[in-house]
Amino acid sequence: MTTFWTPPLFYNNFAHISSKKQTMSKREQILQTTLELITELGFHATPMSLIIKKSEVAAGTIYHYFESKEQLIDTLYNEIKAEMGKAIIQDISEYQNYKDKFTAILKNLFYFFIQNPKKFEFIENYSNSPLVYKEIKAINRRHYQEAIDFIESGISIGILRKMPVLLILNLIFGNISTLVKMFLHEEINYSEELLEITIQCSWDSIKIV
Amino acid sequence: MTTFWTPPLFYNNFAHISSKKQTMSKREQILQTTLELITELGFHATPMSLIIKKSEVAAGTIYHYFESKEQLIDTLYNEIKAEMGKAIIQDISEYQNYKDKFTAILKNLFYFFIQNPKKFEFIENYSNSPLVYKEIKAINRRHYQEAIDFIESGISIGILRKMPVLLILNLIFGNISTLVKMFLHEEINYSEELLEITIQCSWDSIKIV
Amino acid sequence: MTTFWTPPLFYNNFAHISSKKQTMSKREQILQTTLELITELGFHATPMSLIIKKSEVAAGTIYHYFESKEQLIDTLYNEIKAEMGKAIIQDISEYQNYKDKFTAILKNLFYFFIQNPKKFEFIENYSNSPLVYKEIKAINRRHYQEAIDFIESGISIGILRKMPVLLILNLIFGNISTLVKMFLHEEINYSEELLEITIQCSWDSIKIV
Amino acid sequence: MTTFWTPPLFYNNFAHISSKKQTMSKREQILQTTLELITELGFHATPMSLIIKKSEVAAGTIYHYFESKEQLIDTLYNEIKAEMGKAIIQDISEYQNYKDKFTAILKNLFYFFIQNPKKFEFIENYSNSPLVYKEIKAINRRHYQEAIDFIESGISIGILRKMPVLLILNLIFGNISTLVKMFLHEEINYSEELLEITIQCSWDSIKIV
DNA sequence: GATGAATGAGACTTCATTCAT
DNA sequence: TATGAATGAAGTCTCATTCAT
Repeated sequence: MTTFWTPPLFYNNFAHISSKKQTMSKREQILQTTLELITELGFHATPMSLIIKKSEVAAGTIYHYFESKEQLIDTLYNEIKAEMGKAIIQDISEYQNYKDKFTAILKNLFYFFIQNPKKFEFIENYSNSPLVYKEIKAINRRHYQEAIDFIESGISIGILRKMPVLLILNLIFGNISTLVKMFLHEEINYSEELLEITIQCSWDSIKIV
Repeated sequence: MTTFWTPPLFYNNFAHISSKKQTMSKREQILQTTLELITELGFHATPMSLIIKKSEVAAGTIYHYFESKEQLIDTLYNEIKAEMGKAIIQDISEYQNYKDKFTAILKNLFYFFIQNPKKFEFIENYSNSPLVYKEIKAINRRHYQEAIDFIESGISIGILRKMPVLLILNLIFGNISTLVKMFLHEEINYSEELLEITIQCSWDSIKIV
Repeated sequence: MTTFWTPPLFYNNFAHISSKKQTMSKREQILQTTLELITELGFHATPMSLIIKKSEVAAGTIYHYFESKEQLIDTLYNEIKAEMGKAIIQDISEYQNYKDKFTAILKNLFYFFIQNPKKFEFIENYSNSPLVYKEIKAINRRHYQEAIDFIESGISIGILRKMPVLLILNLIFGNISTLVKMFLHEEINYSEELLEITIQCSWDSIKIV
Repeated sequence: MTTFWTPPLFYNNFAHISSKKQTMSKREQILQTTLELITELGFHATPMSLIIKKSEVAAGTIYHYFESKEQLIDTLYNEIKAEMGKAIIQDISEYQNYKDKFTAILKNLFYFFIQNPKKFEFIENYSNSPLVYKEIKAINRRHYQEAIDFIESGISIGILRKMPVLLILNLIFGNISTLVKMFLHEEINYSEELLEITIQCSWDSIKIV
């Protein structure tokens, strides 16, 4: 198994304050609480009144920062997606070899999810939901431009199979999601080895022999 | 491209009657309408009042057949999962060769989704949702026993990589889901060739060289 | 303490069948179940659907015997009041002495309540309720004509205080109700002696010295 | 007839404002309206929608102050019972003679009921109802501690019959209730003389000769 | 007589949002 | 910025009753 890679410590814009809500800005308190409640209870079982109570803010305060409940969810979705986009490409310039870079990206993605399970669940549940508007999804695609370029170059230099770039990206990111979901739902026991295997599966599925 | 396979015409317990709601039982009308509305609008934007109006039944009638809105969703989920389980293994006994069988299963899955896009979306959105209880998911696993056995045999006879069976199943089913999603959301143009390619990717990702 | 009196075994038009609902007529089943549910849960927490289920009859059957839920309650009230009227004067012709007769009537009333606690509670709760119409109450007064006459004669022969007959009747019947209520709600421990005392109190309150 | 006693003007926490709802707090408006409607129509015929309309508040406002319809009723019951407890012992310290004190208490009770007929009816109908929980009734007993002590002292100094204190209290309070009920339901014509007689009956029923 | 699926008005309650302070 | 009492449309669900069988 390769050892060239060490999991980066992703910054977590909420984690450092989750213990001391007092030091959070009201806006951050609201976003953090919303993420927690929505992933635990689902959208329709998370009334604003509950967000208000758990955030320890007044009803009016939420509407000072966010236009509506929907816009609050959209904002949360956007911020997480942006954060995820940054996480994916972290430190990949360190690797010259194409497959090493490929591996690094998938590991970045994996560890971002594992270290932010609530963000993972939120994205899983809302990416395909009618709650998140198409335009918002389109905007978010720009966060993945570097990953798209990376796959495209792999195809043009003859390392990867000739097939739609976005399909490749979705397949391999989907594989990581599948693995993370099984870990988090405890359908298989966590092990770094399974991550290595899954990355190898992903590589084998798109590389040219 | 292989030609040994032709897409089966999956029975669709709702489709043949969607034009003539009069011949449906009240219970079927309600389930069918719920599926349509929930995939279009999402759970929380689909009030019972709307289901009632579109089903052309009285409010009380829904509660004659289903205990609550949640239980209605659960029932829908269960019925679709059972149907999907049957669809997956349809006619696979016709194939002797392991890879042909593998291909047939994935095609069965693909065409079930393509021919029942609303069921696909419903499952995508609710499989990970807090709305569908864990126990219900566990019960549904039995519908996939044959597929599980098939993968297990592939590992034991040395055709497939040694790794957790459920992980393999989720990876390759996930790949088909990814493809279907992109087709349905028109992120790539529909073509049978892309199905063949995706199945090849899936095979390459788990086969032993 | 006087021993001239023994508690009569009041007939109970429901009791003899409560063990074998099969031998009850549907009408009786419904009345019996209604009494049980209404005293236990109250009117507004006893839906027809529950009466239907516990009576083991069909929804339509209730409406074959009773015009509406209100009319069902009224019927129950009337039947119990009539039964109570009969119970009160049972065997009182055996006694010649005025006070003995007085005692017998109050004991009849007491034992009817003690032996039919649900009927007691039902009457307690519905006698003053807007649910039971005034006209119905007026009609029921005829069941107590004999008791009224008895009090009236007591006044005219100079044994009882000169005051409105109905007031006397309500005071002494109220005293028995008070005692029964405390027994049934376990606010004091049951004893025949307390009955004797309460009857003595009642007598002392209206007799002329 | 004794003339040492004049009916006190009981404060009425609602009466002085019933003409000017504007000056009531929303909470008081709701309680006042609920009392009026519930005594007139009964619990099950008094929907929240009617309370809302007559209180001139929004639906949500009721649920800002009260958890549920049941809790609203309980609150009303508690407040009236507390008020009644205070009313009963009003000015009784002015009387030294035991029987005068006894008379004063019963008159206090009588006039509280006569001046607050809706509160009387409400208590009559809900005291034994399954709607009012036992615990709540137990809590309310403390409002009558002074009356209980008074009866107890009467027994220990040999003025009153030796029998359970609570039984005595319930008997004599029950007598007053009986009288009030007959006045309010116009079953006998109102007269102060009948009050005097009834109090005399009550006294004769428990005094030692 | 008896059944029970079906009805639909209306019950209680919630919830996103506002606005005077 | 921040508050929280107040709003009222809309939500889920109940329930007395009907009627074809």
